[in-house]
Amino acid sequence: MSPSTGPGNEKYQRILDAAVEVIAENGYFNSPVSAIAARAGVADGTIYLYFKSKDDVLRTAIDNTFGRFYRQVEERFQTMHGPREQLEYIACLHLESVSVNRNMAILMQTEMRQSARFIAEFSHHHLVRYIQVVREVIRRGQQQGIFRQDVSDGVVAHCMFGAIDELLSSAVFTNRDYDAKATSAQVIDVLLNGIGTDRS
Amino acid sequence: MSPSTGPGNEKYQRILDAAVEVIAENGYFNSPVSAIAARAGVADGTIYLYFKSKDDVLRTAIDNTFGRFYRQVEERFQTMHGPREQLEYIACLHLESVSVNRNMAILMQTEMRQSARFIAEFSHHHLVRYIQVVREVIRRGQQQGIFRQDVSDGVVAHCMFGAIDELLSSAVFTNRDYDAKATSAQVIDVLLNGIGTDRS
DNA sequence: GGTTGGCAAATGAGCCGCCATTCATTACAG
DNA sequence: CTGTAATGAATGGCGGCTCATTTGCCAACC
Repeated sequence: MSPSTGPGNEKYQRILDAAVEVIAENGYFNSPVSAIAARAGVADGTIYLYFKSKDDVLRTAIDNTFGRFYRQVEERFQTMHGPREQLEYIACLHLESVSVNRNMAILMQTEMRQSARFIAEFSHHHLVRYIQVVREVIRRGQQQGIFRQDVSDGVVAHCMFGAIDELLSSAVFTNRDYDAKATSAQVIDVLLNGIGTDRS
Repeated sequence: MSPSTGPGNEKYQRILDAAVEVIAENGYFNSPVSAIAARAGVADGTIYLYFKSKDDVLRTAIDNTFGRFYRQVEERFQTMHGPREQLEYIACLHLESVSVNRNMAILMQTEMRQSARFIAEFSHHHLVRYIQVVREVIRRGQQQGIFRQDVSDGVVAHCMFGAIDELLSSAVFTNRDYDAKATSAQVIDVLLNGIGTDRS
């Protein structure tokens, strides 16, 4: 029913995986389609049977990853309602992404922010959604009196995202690994309790 | 004395500024040397009288900016010794960079993380230095009993950098402006006091 | 079973445009 | 006149994408 060159197809997946690998290693602009094709074990032209363009391959890979992420978050939020726990879950999921698929994590950290118009535009939308989810959790926490109400939910959401994103970058660029659960606990601890020893 | 094509020269500066502008608009890989030359009002070939290569232009621009940043930090640290104040100063300087030179800020957020080997390698070194400075401040604060000692200085330094970096990105990508002093105060407030209403 | 025709999938050489860099030439100052 | 700075057309290589061709498969028919 679905076209044989669609998402179900085995080569379709092979090409996506190969693209993530190659681009993680060399960057988007230094990854000729021919290199991706070679890694996937297909001919250059074959890629264009499955995808519209080189852009399209990268876009699809990123969309899929974000799709999975948000699906997991939504599912877990069904049964986990505490704002603190929800933040910790998001942080943990985010930090775990390195071990789930290191190449994809590299790609996210290195290519997604890039100003190539097509990448920036569509990936911005994913980030906005992330921030929105976190903001809502924080607002709920503020309403419940669990979180301070005198700081902007937006600023806090960006701080949390940025902090985690940076820890991830550093792990990716230095090739070091860490314990996602422990690190996310620490981040959330700092975010909730701060590092000061007195309350001003 | 210094070669007439060196840093003192007026065209040298024009080319650097033009490069920052053009690359901020289109990204490094979508900015032909010819476009930079046109913006600077010189011929394509002229750029190669002042710089070794296209890479070299970008590298120089970034190095200069970081150089200025660290010089300011070092100078201010001569007379400002409180860990809290020092963190706030760094945060503020960092956040102010958008208003000092918006194009340069865009370039930093979009190109510096990129995996093009030459960019990643030399910019990584600048980031490492930033983190080191912050870590030292935090360690001093811990020794003085101003900061908690049960959280890793490294994790906290990355959190702070990441939080600020993300606020900057968001300002840059959404074209919104903010009050650097107020925002940095808020970030440092959250970092020191957290957002929780009870101490666990 | 063997032959054939037809179709979808896959191939990869080649086209074409782009762009970093060079260098023979020109402009200009002193 | 001479040396230095500037020029910009030309070169060479690269790489995204196309498309004429091949491959592999299956059903129909002898």
